[in-house]
Amino acid sequence: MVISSSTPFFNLNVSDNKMWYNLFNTMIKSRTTTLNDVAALAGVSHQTVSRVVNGHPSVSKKALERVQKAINELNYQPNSAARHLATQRSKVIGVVSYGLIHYGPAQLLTSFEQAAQVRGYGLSNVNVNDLTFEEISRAIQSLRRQRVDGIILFAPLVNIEQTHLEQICADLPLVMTDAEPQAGRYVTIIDQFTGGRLAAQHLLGLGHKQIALITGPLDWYAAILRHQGWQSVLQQARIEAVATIESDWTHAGGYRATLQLLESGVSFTALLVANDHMALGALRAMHERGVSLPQDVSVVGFDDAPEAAYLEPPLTTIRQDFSTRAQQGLDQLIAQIENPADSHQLTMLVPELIVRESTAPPRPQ
Amino acid sequence: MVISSSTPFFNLNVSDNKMWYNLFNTMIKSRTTTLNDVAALAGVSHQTVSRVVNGHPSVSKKALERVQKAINELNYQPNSAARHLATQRSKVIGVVSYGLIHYGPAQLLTSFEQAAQVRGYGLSNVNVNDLTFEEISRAIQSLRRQRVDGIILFAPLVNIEQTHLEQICADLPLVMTDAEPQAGRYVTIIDQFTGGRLAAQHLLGLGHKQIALITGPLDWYAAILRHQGWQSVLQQARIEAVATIESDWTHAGGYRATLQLLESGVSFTALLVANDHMALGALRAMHERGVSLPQDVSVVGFDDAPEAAYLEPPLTTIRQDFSTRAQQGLDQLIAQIENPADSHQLTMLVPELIVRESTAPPRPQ
DNA sequence: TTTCAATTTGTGAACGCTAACAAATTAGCA
DNA sequence: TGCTAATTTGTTAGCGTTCACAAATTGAAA
Repeated sequence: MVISSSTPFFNLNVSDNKMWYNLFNTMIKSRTTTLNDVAALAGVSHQTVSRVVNGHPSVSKKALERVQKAINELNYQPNSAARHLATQRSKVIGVVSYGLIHYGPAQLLTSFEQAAQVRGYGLSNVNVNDLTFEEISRAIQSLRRQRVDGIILFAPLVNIEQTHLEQICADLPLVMTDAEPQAGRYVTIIDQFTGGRLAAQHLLGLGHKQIALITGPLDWYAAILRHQGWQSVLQQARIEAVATIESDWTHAGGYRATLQLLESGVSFTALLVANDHMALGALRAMHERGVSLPQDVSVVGFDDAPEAAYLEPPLTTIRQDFSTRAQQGLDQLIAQIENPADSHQLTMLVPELIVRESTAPPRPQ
Repeated sequence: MVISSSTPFFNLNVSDNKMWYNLFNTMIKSRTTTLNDVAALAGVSHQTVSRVVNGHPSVSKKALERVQKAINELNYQPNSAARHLATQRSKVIGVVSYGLIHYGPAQLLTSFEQAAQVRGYGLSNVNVNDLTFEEISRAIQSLRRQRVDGIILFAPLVNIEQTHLEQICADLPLVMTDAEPQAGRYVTIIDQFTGGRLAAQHLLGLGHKQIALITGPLDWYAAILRHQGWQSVLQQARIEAVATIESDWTHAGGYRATLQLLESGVSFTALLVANDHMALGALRAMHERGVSLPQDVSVVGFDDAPEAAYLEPPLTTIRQDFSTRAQQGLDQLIAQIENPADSHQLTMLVPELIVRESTAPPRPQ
């Protein structure tokens, strides 16, 4: 038996257009067509061609047409290195990232990549392995060496002198996305605090009173803010968390933390976990120990990773929109690059609660 | 109660070194120190400085020392754009990627990034959204425009005229990692076929005879090869798969495929799934339908994604080493770039079977 | 010494583009 | 038509490197 889903197969009709011919032409024959080649063909000066390429207004209609024709004919592509050298602008944005193994950061990086591409910028990423001031400075320096036009820092920066980092960046535009939300240039674009609140409110709404917490590493602002969000709701309801464990974002970490929790003998009817990976580990630990979900314990995660809907049971979680987050961060940075005097206001993105089957009212005592 | 794991907190002693001072100095004061600045300070010509920077042999000891001192003093950093312009080499490698939402490709990209950084190359990534010749050509063209020194193609290329792509790349060095393994320049570095065999052999060894298959999208070579690996083992044992479903690598796809399988009424005692994401969806579907694992059905995945060990039950899977794969691919490409006449031999990496709890002998009828 | 080769250094011209200014053209108006 | 102002074009000089060559220095052999 063969059940076959319909994946389209591609059948390219190669003969049908001249595009490939042109492509071909340029790529093979003339290793580099320059402004001058175009100028010669169009019968104008190279400067006029430059104007056309850069959309400068003062060029006559006639010249414009001739140049454009020549550009197409030669399939001219401006040389970015030469441009960079002449303008002192590289059109590349540097990214300092951390923890790309985790779903959130990886997703965010991809989103930045997409967004940058659309906006005509390239992206250069340096991943740091230690969250020390030294490492991050080194990363920034390496990006400076590449002459990036601005820097996005999405390595978390708790306990790191942000002022010093700013000094190192000096005049280089900088956007931070996992830093203390603060007046001035710093930015955290998704409201992790509110996300945390949503999660906690959901549990309280279901009637839970004995709630345990598994946080992310507290040297990430994301972890701190989510935790603070939970706490603020609990405090309002005059409830204290029955336990708090700090873990490391990973499946394994969540697993270990949950075992620790179960073995400590504390009784709880609900568990707030700071991301979905750790929640997955938590589910596993509970299954192993015969805790049934959501009857015995309700679990809320964070991120809405793609697997969340397919866990056992499907996970209630908080969804954040990485793509919009990346776009906003980038727009902000580009604005700073292209108009340094710009103001930095920014709308916070509010995450969304996704209710699935891992949460239910507590079992009546 | 607060159980707190020990996350180190960072406490930077800022006052203790001059490194920061230097850093500082360059970054703020002299927006750009050039070869000439260094030359002036060292009392030599710019060319001598250039020689020192590039490790050219014929420079006297005395000059070398003076120049190096000046370089340190001014914290000189060569301008890569100028270099690029002069040498026609950008020291950037282009990557054409596809399906970065999936664990494998994302992991591979990260590994390439690390590896490139170590080797002094930058990486520029273009992600394609459609697997058409046009899209991929466009991606390659865009990388050409950025004047990359070579291209890594890890978009799958089944049904795409590879010869045409080669022509488009022309003289640009090219490495493909999800292409038909073939004589010449093509490369698939992990032996997906053998991986598939390992998985199937494991099931046969446990005594399974009724085996169903969920493949990846068959426009990926990775999917084809894994499938062929399974089939070759089954054929040797004169067993025919009871069902084959093509799916899309995702959790959701695996879930749907498995439901389809269960509803079709075919009976099977084991399921081979082409990656861990789909396997996760499969587990979910079986749980939902009351199929217990591994008693009723054994499942083997592929990739050894980090969550595999924490699924319900922990997943038997095939581990592949993305990091080494990326390093080898890159070394190969760089060799081609720096010495075009190079031979392209390559050792295939053999993946590894990881046995967990999702597989067991079939229940006696 | 002197001479010639080997070594080390310096010079000028690219690389392909843009910025700033100068020149040429066009248009506008008396 | 002539004169000025506005527009369009062209010219020249960098941007920071490397490359190819020429010049200067050194060293060794005669």
